[in-house]
Amino acid sequence: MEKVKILVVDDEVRMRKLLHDFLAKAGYEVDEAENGNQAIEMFFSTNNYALIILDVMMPQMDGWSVCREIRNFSRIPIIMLTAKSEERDELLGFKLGVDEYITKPFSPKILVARVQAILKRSGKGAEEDILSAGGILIDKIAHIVKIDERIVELSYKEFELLSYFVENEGIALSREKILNNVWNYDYFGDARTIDTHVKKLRSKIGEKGDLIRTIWGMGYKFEV
Amino acid sequence: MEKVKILVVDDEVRMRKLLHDFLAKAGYEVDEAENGNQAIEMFFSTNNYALIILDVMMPQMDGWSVCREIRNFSRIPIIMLTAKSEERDELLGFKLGVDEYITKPFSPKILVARVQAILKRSGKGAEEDILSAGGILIDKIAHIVKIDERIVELSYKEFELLSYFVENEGIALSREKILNNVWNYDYFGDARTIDTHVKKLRSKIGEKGDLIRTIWGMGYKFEV
DNA sequence: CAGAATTTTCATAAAGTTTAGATATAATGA
DNA sequence: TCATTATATCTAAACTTTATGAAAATTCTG
Repeated sequence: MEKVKILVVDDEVRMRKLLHDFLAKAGYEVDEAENGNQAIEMFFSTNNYALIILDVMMPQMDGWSVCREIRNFSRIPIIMLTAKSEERDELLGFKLGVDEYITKPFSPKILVARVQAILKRSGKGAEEDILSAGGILIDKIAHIVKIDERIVELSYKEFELLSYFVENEGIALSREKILNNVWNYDYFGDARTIDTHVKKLRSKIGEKGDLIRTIWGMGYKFEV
Repeated sequence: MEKVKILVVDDEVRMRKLLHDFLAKAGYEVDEAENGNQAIEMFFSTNNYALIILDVMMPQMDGWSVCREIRNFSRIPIIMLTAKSEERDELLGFKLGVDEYITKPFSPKILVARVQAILKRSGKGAEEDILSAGGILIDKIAHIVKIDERIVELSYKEFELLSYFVENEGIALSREKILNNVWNYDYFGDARTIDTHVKKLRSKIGEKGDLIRTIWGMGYKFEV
């Protein structure tokens, strides 16, 4: 099957690479544009993108303008990237038909989840809303984790971490990798912090805690 | 099953997109016309629309004229869009057989609710007028909320918010999402305002307030 | 237009989460 | 076995998010 193509528009190389990386890992084909004009040009010449990710804040032509321009000709899904500090003009976005906002800094996990959700809505690609493995059931919609029919209360990070484990069942994950996926990309703290989270997670999910194996000198693996 | 088709007539692209978006999300198929002539043309050539949404204020041929024209040949449900400042000629509307008015700016929730209500009346599509969950009974028609047979007085927003929660029972809702559905599209204030409404709602519905759960770092969820 | 009700904002308190650091424990290899 | 290295655990501090109350702004009503 052909890969779904996504166009990433941002003036900062780093951010483009970052997005490119994350999306490529999730199985998408990614093109980059470094400014509005280039984006529009690429959009109209290629025109088989399934989705566009657009930074609001760009020199010359900002994200809104690009969005407006594209919206004149297409209903392609658009995700806007906004910095936390930026005024987030929802009204404008709505009028322009923005499908989703993502606030920087974001975690790869969230980014990919949003993209998948939108593409699913528009009939392309699919992603399960309910994960399940080894008697652990994760309902992303209700934001609930159940073990043998009993609800387990998890914090936000714990929930993200557990779902990351379950999504990668049977795969050994380095702390590095976990950090790079579950934490926001601007986190530069200690990788040891994962140990603490794993510990809490293990204790909260009781005997199922054993499913999160320690791989000595390497990281962790969730395995049934 | 085939989707129900709606024709949206407005001279402003943005407003068309906005309506298109909201209605598409609610599962309708939407066509757009940017002026009266085009609308009439589309109506007569396609002629399988279930409903027409018509902006009153349009250059050249205004909404009333379009309405009159269409009414000569069809009893198709018509919703008129009026700006708040505009004179809303109820009498004229009555004579022309306008089914409903929606004042701009509106909330997605209201828009969809009105459309559904009309289509239901004319036998297409269905939507419950009475919601009920966990001992909370919401009568949308009477605009009344009852808890254990006792009527609870809620303000407009509180009512809308509660019904949105109940309609989405068991689903975790971000503030973002709530704002985008319950508030008018021109609201771009603080998402924290939801906290205040939730607080009031909780206190007004007494012990049932516990059914509105806080999901830390995420939003709220109504759950029985 | 005045008064009432509602909605929104703001400041602060309260609650909950995440992280760093210290120490204990366990695994590994010579 | 011992030295070394990595992980587990615990605690408290730092940080975020949410709850709350009250004031300000807005909208509704008569």
